[in-house]
Formats: sequence, structure tokens, C-alpha cells
Amino acid sequence: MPRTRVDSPRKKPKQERAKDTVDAILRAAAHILRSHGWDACNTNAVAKRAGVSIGSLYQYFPSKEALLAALAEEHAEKGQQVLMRAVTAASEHPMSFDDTVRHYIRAMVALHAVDPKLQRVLSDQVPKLRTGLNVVRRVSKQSAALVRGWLETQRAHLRDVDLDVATYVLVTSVEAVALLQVLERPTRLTQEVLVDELSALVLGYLRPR
Amino acid sequence: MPRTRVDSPRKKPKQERAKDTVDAILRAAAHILRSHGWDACNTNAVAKRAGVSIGSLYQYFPSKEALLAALAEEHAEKGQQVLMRAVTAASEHPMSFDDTVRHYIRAMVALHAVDPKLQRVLSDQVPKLRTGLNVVRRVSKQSAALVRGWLETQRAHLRDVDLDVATYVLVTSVEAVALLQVLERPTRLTQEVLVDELSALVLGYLRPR
DNA sequence: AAATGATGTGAGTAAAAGCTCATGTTCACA
DNA sequence: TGTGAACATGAGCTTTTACTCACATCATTT
Repeated sequence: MPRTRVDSPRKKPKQERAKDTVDAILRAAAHILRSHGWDACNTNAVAKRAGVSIGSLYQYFPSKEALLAALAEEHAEKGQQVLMRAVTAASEHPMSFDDTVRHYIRAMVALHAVDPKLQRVLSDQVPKLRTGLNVVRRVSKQSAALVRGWLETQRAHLRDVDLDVATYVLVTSVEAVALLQVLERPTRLTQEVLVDELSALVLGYLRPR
Repeated sequence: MPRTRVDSPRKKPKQERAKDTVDAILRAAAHILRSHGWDACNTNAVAKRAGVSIGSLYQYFPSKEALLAALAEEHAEKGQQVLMRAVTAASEHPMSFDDTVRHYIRAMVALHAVDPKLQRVLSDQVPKLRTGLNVVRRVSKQSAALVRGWLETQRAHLRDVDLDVATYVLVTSVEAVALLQVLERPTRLTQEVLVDELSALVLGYLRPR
């Protein structure tokens, strides 16, 4: 593997056909990640699948890393939108503590059910992209902040617990269990069951004895 | 990256100095994984760090994959020993339901505190080793079976729950949270706190309302 | 229509990394 | 002390892959 770059911005597409090119490249990268995994996702293969020349790819992405980072950001932003919709829905229809938890967990499970293969590959491999504080990291920080903020308002329903610690424990375990949807799992572990179990996990953890 | 092999067994070391060589190679691979990660762990670097020639490495490991699989197996076996010690300790000193949970969780947290960097790299990357049903997979199956078996004996203390599903949820979330020890985390999340929180998580999940 | 810039091409370069093999060295044992 | 087996060496082969560049084509402006 030769050196990889990371730096130096590249052209932004200005014409319509250039936008199509960029999109074809991102679609192709996503497809290869899903179907053949991270290691198979090399720039030549992406260009070929996208039906463009390797040169075109490097017109818009300065490096392989930048391409994958862009894809990860796109994916993360879609995820954030799903979450934000869940937040506004929750604020418009006030519910009980328990129902609110279920509501958010349902959103998380749904989030990981969209393109789960890609989700898995990205969450496995994105950490090693040395692209500084990127959108992905920002989104997960925001999610954590969201959880923490909500916990703060619900202190009355909670056992005595350090909110930072609780946020970490919750975010981590919910994420890990929701990601299970991609792997081999007991057949009975449907999406609905997953929502039930994660709710039980979270509520049991937060509830005073 | 050229073709990788996977197949064809290689010599077993018979003399003492050959055992030293093999060990040096494994130590070197572990060190590089810890300090520079999976991608930096190439066979040439391993051989160099081990102070042996690349040829020697290939005398004992038919491929890079075989080397890393061997390392993973070694690590997994150490882990299994820790767990088995916890099991026998628990059977020798009968405890309450809650204390038993804490006891196992303490063992899990301790397990992940031993060489946590290596632990993290291996659990991130081992899934993609196409080495069939290997020791690693066997160990995690065994652990799950252990948990499931124990849950079965404790039905009386449990809410009504599908044991397969519960096992999955517990194993996954405990593993994920225990792995947090390696990443950036709130400073207050010490090992002791981790044991407390994971116990709360597990007990809250299993306890009838 | 000429000029200018945006977009597209793909053969080719260079470096990294897995792995081989011809050859040399050490050890066990007669 | 000689002989064969085990062990060790490292230059170099080969494939893979990130990336460049000289050039061609398309779009827009004047």
C-alpha cells in the first residue's frame, strides 16, 4: 500500500454531470463496502463499478481516505436526521418516561436497520480514519449530549447515578445491541423483540430499585 | 497486497531455540498490534521487531493470517482461563444472585483490563479472519453457553424472558461496555465504577419488576 | 467561433507487503 | 568427526493498489 494523502481539497463539482459522477462514485463505494467489505473497497474497484475513470475519482476526492470519510459523513448525517425527527416527534407528543425511552429506542433500532451492512462496516472501520473531528464524531457527540440532556430533565425518575457515566453505558450498550441485527442471531430476535429488550435494559438500569 | 494463503501447515518447532523464535514472533506481532494497530502489523515488520528473518517467520506460519489467528487463539485461551477460574470460584463459594452477577462482571471487566489495547484490536479485526470455526469463536460460544446455563438455573430470580435472547443482549452489552476501558471515557469511569454500573445494567434487566 | 474553464480518460508509476528459495548455520546422534 | 535434520537468513519476486499526468472532450462565456 503506497502512502495515502488525507490533505489538499479538491474541486467541487459545478456542472450537473459532475454531480452525477461524484454520486456514482459514492454509490459504488457504498455498494462495494456492503457486498465485499472494507478491504475490497479500493479506489480502482470503486471507479470501475461507478463506470468512471480512476482519474475522475481523484478529481473530487484527494485520497481514498477522503472518499470513505465523505461516505461516512453522508451516512452519519442521514442517521442524525432520523434521530432529530424522533426528538421533535417526542417533544410534540409528550409521553410517560417509559414510553419516551421506548420511542427513542425504536428510533435507534430503526436507524440501524437502514442499510445495516454498510452501518456495520462503517462503525467498525471509521474510527481508524484519522480525519480530525469529523461529522461522524460530531454526530455521536451530539447524540450523547442529547441523551445526557434528557436524563438531566428526568432526574426525578432516575436512581442516583452519575449522568456522564450513565450516558456512556447507555449509548454504548444500545449501539452494540442494535448492531446485532446484522450478525447471526437467534431467530426470535426480531426488531420488535429487540425494542422490547433494549427498553427493558435501559429502564432497568435507570429505574430506582 | 498479494494473495494470502491460509492453507498448508508448517513445521512445528522441535528444538528449544525454535520455540524461542516462534515466541519472539508472537510477542512482536502483539506489540505491533498494540502500538501501531492492525494495518501496521505486516509480516516484514513483525519479523524485524522479533529480530528474526522473514524466512523464519514463514517456517512456522504459513501466512500472515495464520500468524494473527494463532495470536488471537493464544489470547482467547488466556481469557477462557480467567473465566473458568471465576466459574470455579463461584461454585466453591455459593453466593446470592446479585453477588454472583457482580462476581462474573468483575471477572469480565478484569478480563478486558488485561492488555486492553490488544484486546480491542483483536476483537475488532478477528471477525474478518476467514479461519473457520476457530478457538476464538469456540470460546465466545462457550461463554454464551455458560451464561445461558447459569440463567437457566436462576429462573426463579428472573423476569419472564427468552433465555437465548437474554443471553445475546447481556453478552453483547457487557462486552461492549467493558471494552470502553480502552477508549476515551469520562474520568470517573474507573474499573470499580464500571463493575457497579454493569451490575446495575444486568440486574435491572433480569429482575422482575 | 474562439477562448476559457470544467470535466473526463486510462496507461503508467511507485511503493508497500506477502511470500519463496537458494544457501548457510547449528544441533543431535552415530 | 561426520552426516543428516532442523533451523535461520535475506535478497528479491510478484501482486496489489493509491495516485499522477499528459491529453481529450464537453460546456459556457464573450
